[in-house]
Amino acid sequence: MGKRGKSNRFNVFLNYKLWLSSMSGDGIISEEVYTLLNGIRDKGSLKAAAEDAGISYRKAWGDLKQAESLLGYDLTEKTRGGKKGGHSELTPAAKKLLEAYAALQEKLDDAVEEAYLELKKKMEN
Amino acid sequence: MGKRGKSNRFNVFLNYKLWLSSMSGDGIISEEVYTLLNGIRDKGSLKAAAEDAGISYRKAWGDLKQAESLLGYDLTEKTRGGKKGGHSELTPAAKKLLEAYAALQEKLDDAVEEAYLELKKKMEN
DNA sequence: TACCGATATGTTTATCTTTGCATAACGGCA
DNA sequence: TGCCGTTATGCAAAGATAAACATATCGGTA
Repeated sequence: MGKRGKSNRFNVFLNYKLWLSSMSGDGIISEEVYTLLNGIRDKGSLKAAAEDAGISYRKAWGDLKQAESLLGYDLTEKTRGGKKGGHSELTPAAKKLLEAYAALQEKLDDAVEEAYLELKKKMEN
Repeated sequence: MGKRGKSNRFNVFLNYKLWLSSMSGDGIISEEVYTLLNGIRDKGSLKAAAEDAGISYRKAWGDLKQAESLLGYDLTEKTRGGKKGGHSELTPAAKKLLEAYAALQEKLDDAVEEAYLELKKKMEN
């Protein structure tokens, strides 16, 4: 290794979190909701989606409800009873949101990675 | 207004939060620390910086300590006693970090703004 | 019609975070 | 030397957040 060794390595990671909120900033749609929606699409059930996401059904249900109320339209269509006890599925609006959000995330992941490298470079000089 | 009115306005804001962490993700340097450092630079005191930031001195002190331990070097030089009771100031490393972080934030603010507009456009179609 | 499993929702517990309080050390200055 | 205001730090109290628990509802199916 070079003259200055590795003593000034910047061994820290840059993380970020995204969320959508009302203008007043109270109600939010976190990445968790995005995860839940993906789970519902795959499993057809909010219960299963919550388990996959590692959160309680109670919270998953509340988060989803809040997200829908914030957007002003439904993200899921849910039924109770029936053959399998009930099920949930995404509305077209939710599918659109998932797509748009995925694109956004990819773009921001790149931007953050780039910004991180620049920060690191500056800090290691 | 046009034929389709404003019924599908996407009236939600995109927010984000940044932080630096160890690889294991435990210790963190949040934007709050960045704010504290700015306050210390301006006021010369952690106490004043904490008040300006609207958090307790206890927390400010703990956060700062954690940040320093995570980075492995000091961000502040602090003295007790003396004419004004004591004071704190930034180390050169902290000044460098502040500069780098400010640039990073500006860059990411732009990226987020841009991503938000794209998301909005997609959701309003 | 009784049962099953998922949605729906209020209530209580537990966990995590932040504040608040107490106390000590420090070093100029009156 | 006693006072002041700030740093330094442990510990208890308060607040916020999530999990757990308890029911109720619903609609196929055995």
